[in-house]
This record gives sequence, structure tokens and C-alpha cells, in this order.
Amino acid sequence: MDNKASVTIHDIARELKISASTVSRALNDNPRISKATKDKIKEMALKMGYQPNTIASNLRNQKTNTIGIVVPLINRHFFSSFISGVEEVASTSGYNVIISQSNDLLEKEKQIVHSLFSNRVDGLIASLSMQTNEFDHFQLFSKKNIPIVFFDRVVPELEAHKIVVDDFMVGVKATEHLISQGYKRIAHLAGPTVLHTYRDRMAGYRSALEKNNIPIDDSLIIFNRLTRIDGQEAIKQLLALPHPPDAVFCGNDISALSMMVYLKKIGVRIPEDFGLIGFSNEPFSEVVTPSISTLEQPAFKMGLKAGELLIQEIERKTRSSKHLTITMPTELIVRESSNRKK
Amino acid sequence: MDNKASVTIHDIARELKISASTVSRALNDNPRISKATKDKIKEMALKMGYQPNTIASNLRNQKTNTIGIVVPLINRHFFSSFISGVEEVASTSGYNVIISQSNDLLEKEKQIVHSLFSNRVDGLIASLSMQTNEFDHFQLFSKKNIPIVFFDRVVPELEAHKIVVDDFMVGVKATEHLISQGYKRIAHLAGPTVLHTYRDRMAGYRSALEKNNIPIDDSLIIFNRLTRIDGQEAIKQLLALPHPPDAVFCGNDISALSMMVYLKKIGVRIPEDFGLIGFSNEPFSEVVTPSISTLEQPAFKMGLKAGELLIQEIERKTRSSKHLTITMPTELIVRESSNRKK
DNA sequence: CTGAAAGCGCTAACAT
DNA sequence: ATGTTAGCGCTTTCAG
Repeated sequence: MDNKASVTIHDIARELKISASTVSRALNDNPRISKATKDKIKEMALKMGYQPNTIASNLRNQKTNTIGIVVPLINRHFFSSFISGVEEVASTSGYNVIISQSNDLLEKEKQIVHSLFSNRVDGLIASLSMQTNEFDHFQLFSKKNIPIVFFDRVVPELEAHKIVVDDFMVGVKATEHLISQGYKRIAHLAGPTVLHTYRDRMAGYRSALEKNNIPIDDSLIIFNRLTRIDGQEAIKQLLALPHPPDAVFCGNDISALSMMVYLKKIGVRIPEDFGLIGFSNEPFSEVVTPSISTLEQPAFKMGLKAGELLIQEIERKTRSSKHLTITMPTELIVRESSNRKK
Repeated sequence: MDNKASVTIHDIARELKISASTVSRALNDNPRISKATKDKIKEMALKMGYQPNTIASNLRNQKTNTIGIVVPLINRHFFSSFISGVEEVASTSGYNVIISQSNDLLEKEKQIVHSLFSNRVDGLIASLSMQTNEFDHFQLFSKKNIPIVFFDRVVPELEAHKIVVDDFMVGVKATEHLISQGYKRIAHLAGPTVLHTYRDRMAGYRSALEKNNIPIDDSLIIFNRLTRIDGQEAIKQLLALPHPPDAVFCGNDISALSMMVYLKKIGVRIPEDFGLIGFSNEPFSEVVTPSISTLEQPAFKMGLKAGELLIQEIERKTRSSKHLTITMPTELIVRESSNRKK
């Protein structure tokens, strides 16, 4: 039940009959302190079980060595891999990471951002919630010149650094792949268009069709939130069309999978009768039968990059005036669900 | 380039020609302040763009409203779901969460624990690294009566609260299920026995066999790290036996999957000729073909529970003397890979 | 090379 | 109902 107050630098100072400032300097390896006293102080600190109080130091230094991360959902492969990347650079650079999830709710996101600000994080890394259509809460940071790096779900309007993949090219690559496999009526399951990442993918899809002289049929484009249930309802809706599609480019792997499950159940052969391609290469996509074609989003690397960039900005005295947008490569992964030509 | 210092309660006080303490009290809804002045103060705070400095408040209050979490790897379904659970209770109770990963390295774990301590987290939730065989770093917390909750990878020696599943029963349930399906020679792929969670599961397996008068054949028990490759090598080894098994209880779903892939490739029918059951209900297990029987480890719920318990302890003035061990139920999920009797 | 003193922003006795 | 004052633990001028 040893619950007495922690040992502070003052305790060490008193014990050694020196001043607290000397102790502080010694523990921070300040060159103005002699080797001898440093050793003496460090030894005593160890002996007394001294543990620095980071909070006090943070308050005094106006710096917390902490990075805030906001993601829609931590429990998603893409995001947890991304965070893992950030965590890696952060910890090697001496930063802690505070993570919060918005659950895709704007209100929660706002609250989190305020809380992170109040905790005086040195920088912020964020991916927007699906509902986010206003950005005042981020102004808090930019107004005070605290660097922000957005990733994945970003908006062009935001003046900040961004780590993204080329979603337009994603749409193009996925669609052209399906075309190359001989599919004729290609549908697209798109996410909420408030998010430009989904808009861009759709634009890529349209562009690929146009370039290949395939007419664009808006009834083949469905918008929803890309959940499992959404996928199933979308495929039902598509199949009920007068001229149903013979392939779908899905906004994510989850919805592609749920479409596949439904199609298999009603006896549609994949990829012979129907082609499917998803997005983001979830771990399951490789192991289901048939395996699902998709595009790999380099989550971990994006996290590393975001962390690097942010820390660079934090440690630069003057804010860099221009905002970088780093576009990471995506890789088309052709698997069974869309591969009907050897 | 608005980089001037933040608005503090003193700025508000000066503006309103009142004292800082009144401002502080008003903003904290202290009943001793009149409604009128509260309103006035809050309005001014809003107008001036005041954002509380949590650090200062933390230092003063000796409380950070922050929970530290240490996991081996954030980018793993079980851990990220668990964290998600913690995060949920934490945020509804007004706590932030700092997450760090040990990468299964003892040294990293030590460093993290010290850093979390220095950041004066109000409590700690941890799952041990695979290397952890000493526990002094956690003493830091217990000595100062800061509550800790261990989960999943725990050791009995630790005097702290624990959230676990009944691994012995896991072994029993899995094995008895295979027996009930008529499999005769049941093998077990076990993880590293330094971790008691794997030891317990194996004990459950043995116990179930004994109870059903099935002789235990040690050549049917294989130990490795349960990776994909491990699974494949294990099944090859098992099939090469003079009397090969007709079913395997695997220590996790990954290894069960890789066995399945191999068995399918060489033409073994599942579940007719061979039965498989895994553990932990990875997302892919449900969607592969055949779907994999498994036992659900309620990660998210465990996270909720851990968070609840920890916060309870934090907010109790006196530490509860006894250490709770909460055993969460696991659920047998029978799917195709082991279900040969309708 | 070391010490004294002030202050980071907030809160809570203790006043009144 | 509000103000005064001191201090959480640390760092950093400024002085010597």
C-alpha cells in the first residue's frame, strides 16, 4: 500500500543537498553539468526510484511528444495496419500515440478532435468519418499551426498534408481489368460520394468505360455504405434490372464478398458467368473460394509515411507553406473472381 | 500564421474583470457559481475560442483520464477488436487511450511500460509479449497502486486483475465436438507451451480424449508457432504417420486454414474424410469454403470488460484487495469443416 | 559549473 | 457567490 507521492527532482536535490535545477539539468544531460555530479545524481535517481513526470515537463515545455490519430474504426484491417505504421515511426522518434475512433460519426469526430487538441498533441493524423461534411473542428489545429496529415479519406478543400492513393487510377485499373477479361456490362458499387475517394474511383470507372467505348448506364451504379448487407442488396437490385450486368467493381472487398456469397447461392458461376473485383485486399480475399481480385492499398507504408511527414513538420520550426499530397501506389491483384482468361 | 499563445482562463478573467478561479469554476459547472455569471463566462469563452489545457489540469489534479494499453501487435484482429472495446467504454467514461505495441519484444514492452508510467496514465491494460518472463516493470504500477488489468496472455504469478477465456474448456469443447462427429484419430496442433493459454488448451484436448476412452498418442500432438507455413508442415507430417489422424484441432484459425488448403489440394474431402476445427473465429473462417469450425474468442467484449474493470478500479478510492480473474465464455461455432452429421 | 526564482495553466483550500 | 493564494513538477532565464 505504498501510496506516498512520487519522488520528484526536489527529493533528489534535498537528498544530495543541491538544487533542483541541477538535478533537472543532470537528468537531461545538459553539458553544463560536470560528469561527476551527473553520475552522482543519476545514481541517486535510480536508487530512489525516480520516474520523471512527463506531464509537468510537457506543461513547462509546451510540447507533449504525442501524436493524435483519428480513424473511423480501429478494428479494420486497413486502419489498424496504418496505425501500426504510424506507431512504428512514432516510437522510434520518441513520440507517443493517442488513438481514437470516430465510429464514422461526425459528432464523435468533432469531440475527439477537440479532446486531442485539449491534450495538446503535437500533431494530428486523421481519416475523415463518412459523415464529415464540415471541417471547422480541424481549424483548431491549423489556426495554431499544429500540423495535420490527412490520409485515405481526405477532402481537397483541406489545406493540409495528405497521404492518399490514386483513387481515380484505382477505378481505371479495376474497370479495365474487367474489360480485358471480356465482361460487357460492368456495374459499380460506389460508396458515399461525399467522400472524394469514392467519387474518384467512380470517375475512374466511368473514364475507363468511355475510353473503351462502352456506354455508361447510370442504373449500373449503386451508392451505399458498402457493408455486407449493402452488397447483398445491391447485387439483388442489379440482377433485377432489365439488362443486368455481368461484372461488378465493388468499392471494397466486404461488399464484393457478400455479392459473391449471394451469387454462388443462386448458382451463378464466378468468374465464368460473372466477374467481381473489390478493393483494399482484406486478408480474407485471398483465402475465400473463389479468391477475390482486388487492389492492394499499402496501409502500413502509408502509416509510416504519414508518421514521418508529421514528425518532420512538428520538428521544423516554421511551418512549410505548401501542402504536400503524397500519392502511394496501388497494385492490381488478379485472383479467381475475375480471371476467366488464362 | 496566427501563432500567439492560447487563450487561458486568465484571459477570460481579465476580459470580464473577474478572477480566474471563478472562470475555472464556471467552466466546470461548479454549483457555487450563479447561473448568470456562468452564462456570461461560457459565452466569452466561446467567443474568445478558449480551449482548456488538459495538461495543466492533469498536473494539478494528479489525474490524466488516460488509460494505457500494451499489446503485442495492434494489427491483429483479436487485439484491434479488444482495443476497440476498451476504447468504447473509455470514451463514454471520459478517458483517452494511449496504445503501444511491444512487437512481442520484452525490451520494447519494458520501455513502453515506463513511458506510460511517466505519462501518468491512470491505469494500464496489457497483454504480455511472447518473450516476457520477468515482471518488474509492472511493479512500477502496483507499487504506486495504479490498477492494471492483464488479458489474454497472462501469467498466474501476476497479482492483478485478469480477463481470460477458459482455455482448458476450449480444448475440451473442440475435441468433444470432433468426437461427436465420429472422428476417430484426433490430432492437435499446439502453440508454444511457454504460454499457458496453449498449455491449457492441450490439457483440455487430452482430458476430452481420456474421458471418451480414446488413447492419447503423442505423435498426434505437434508444437509450433501456428503460422500458415507451420500449419502446412504439420499436416504433411501428420499424414506421413503410419496411422494418420482423421481430424485436427488447431490452435488457431490460420493454421486450420492452411491445413485445409493443403488437404483440398491433395483431394481429401472435408469434412467427409477429414475434420478440422480452429480457434478464435477470424473473419475469414466464416467465408472460406468449406467454412471453418472454430471457437469464438469474444475480443470486443473482453475489451469492454477490461475497460470497465479498470475504470472501476481507477475510480474507487481504495484499491480492492483481491484480484479478480474474469473468465469470458467461448462459443463453439460449428461450420462445414467439421460437420459431417447433419 | 551551480542556484534562485519565476512560471507553464489550472484548481482548491481558505478566505470574505 | 466570488477572490486570493499557493502549488502540481518541471525547465529556464538570470545571476553568480
